[in-house]
Amino acid sequence: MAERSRRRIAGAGRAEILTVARQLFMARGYRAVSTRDIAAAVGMTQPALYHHFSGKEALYVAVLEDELARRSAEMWEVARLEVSPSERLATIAERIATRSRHDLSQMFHDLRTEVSGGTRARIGAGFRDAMLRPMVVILDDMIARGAIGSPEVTGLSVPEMAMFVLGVIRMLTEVESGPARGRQRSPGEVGQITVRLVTLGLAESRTP
Amino acid sequence: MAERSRRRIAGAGRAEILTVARQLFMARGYRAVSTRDIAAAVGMTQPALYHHFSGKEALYVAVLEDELARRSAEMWEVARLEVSPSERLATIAERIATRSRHDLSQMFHDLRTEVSGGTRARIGAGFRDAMLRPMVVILDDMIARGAIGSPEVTGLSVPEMAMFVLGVIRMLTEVESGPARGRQRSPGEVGQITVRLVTLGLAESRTP
DNA sequence: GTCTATACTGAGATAGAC
DNA sequence: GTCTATCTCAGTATAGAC
Repeated sequence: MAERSRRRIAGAGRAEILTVARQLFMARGYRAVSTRDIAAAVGMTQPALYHHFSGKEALYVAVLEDELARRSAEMWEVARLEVSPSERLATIAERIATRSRHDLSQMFHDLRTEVSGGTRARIGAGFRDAMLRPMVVILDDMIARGAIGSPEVTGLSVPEMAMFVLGVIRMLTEVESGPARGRQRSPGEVGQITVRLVTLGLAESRTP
Repeated sequence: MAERSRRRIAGAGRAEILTVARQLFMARGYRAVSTRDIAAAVGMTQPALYHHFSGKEALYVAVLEDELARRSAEMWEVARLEVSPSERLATIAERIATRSRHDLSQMFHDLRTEVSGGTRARIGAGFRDAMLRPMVVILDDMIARGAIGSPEVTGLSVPEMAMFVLGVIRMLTEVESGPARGRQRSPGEVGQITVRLVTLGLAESRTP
C-alpha cells in the first residue's frame, strides 16, 4: 500500500474520488482543476469518473456538500463547548486556521463565477447552515454577555458579524502569501488575534 | 455616437481595449473572460487584439497596472487630506466602496491561480505600492495619535493592519451578494462602519 | 466499473491578404 | 491595423467493448 502514483487507491470508488477532488478543488479552484487531473490523482481514466458522477459540476457540488458537512460538525462541536463564548471563538478560529489556506476564498470565488445559479443558491444555503449558524450562536452569547455590541450599536446584523469574523480569520491565514508579506502564524496565534480584533479592533486597549 | 454594439468604439485603440478589458476582467475574472469577449465588446475581431498586446496575460497585466495606477492616485489624494486620519480612513473606505463590488477579491484570486509567477510578483509589488503604502501612512498617523495600537500591542504589522482594513471594506461591500444576505450599504455607511470596526471591533463602546 | 477511442467545444494564437 | 482563415491544444463528455 505504499505506491499510489500509478496503481489504484485501494478500493477506489465514490469516496476516494471525493477525497482527491476535494483536495484539488480547494487548493486550486474549480476552473484550474480538470477532470483528467482528478482521474489521474485517483488512479483511473477520466471517463471512469462519469460512472460515479454525472459531470464536473455535479462532482464539485458533492465535494462542497461533503466539505461543508465536515466543517459544520466541527463548528457545532466547538460552539457547544462549556467555556466562555470568547474562548469558543478563539477555538473556532484556531480550527479554521488549521485547515489549508485559501479554502474559503477559493470557494467564494468559484461560487460567484464558475457554477450555475442553482448550485450557487444551493451551496450558499448550505454555507449559511454549516458555518454561519454556529458562529451566530457564539456571537449571540457574546452579545448577551456584553463582550460585543448588539446589531443596533454595531450597525451589523449578527450574520454579518459572522462574515466579519470569517474575514478576519481569512486575513490572518492569508497574509503570509499575500502582498502584505506577513509571517506565518500558528493556529493558536490566529485564535488569539481573532478574538482581539473582533472584540477590540486595533484599539490600544479596552479602557485606555 | 449612440450605437456601439456592432460598430467600432470611436477611434478604438490600445486605450479602448484597456477600458473594456478592465471592466470585463474585474467583473468576471481572468479565466471567465475570453479574448473573443473582449474583442467583441470593443468592436473588433479577436486576432486584432494581438496587434496591440502580445497575448492575453500581457493584456491582463496592462489592465492591472492601469487599474492600480488609478487607485494609487485616488488613495494618495485622500491620504494627504488635511483632516484627521480617522476621517481619511472613512473617506478611503467610501471611495473603495464606490468602485464595483468584487474587484479586489477577483484580483487576488486571479493572481494566486491564473497567472505566471513573474506576473504575480510584479503585480504584487504594484499592489503594495498602490494600495498598501497610502493606507500605511494613514494607519501610522492613527497610531501616533493613539487612535489605534502599535504593532506591539495589536500583534499585527502595519501592512497587515492595512490588509485588515481592506478586508473589512471587502466584507462590507460584498455582504449583499454573499451568504450572509446582508443589505446593500451606501459608500458613506461603509466608511463609517469601517472606522468603527477598525478602531473598536464589535465592542459596545470605547469606555463602557 | 473501467477501459480505449473519439466527438465536440471553446479558447489562445499565428499566417497572410488587404 | 484589421480582416478571414486556420492551427493547436486542453478540456468535457459520450459510445461501446470488455
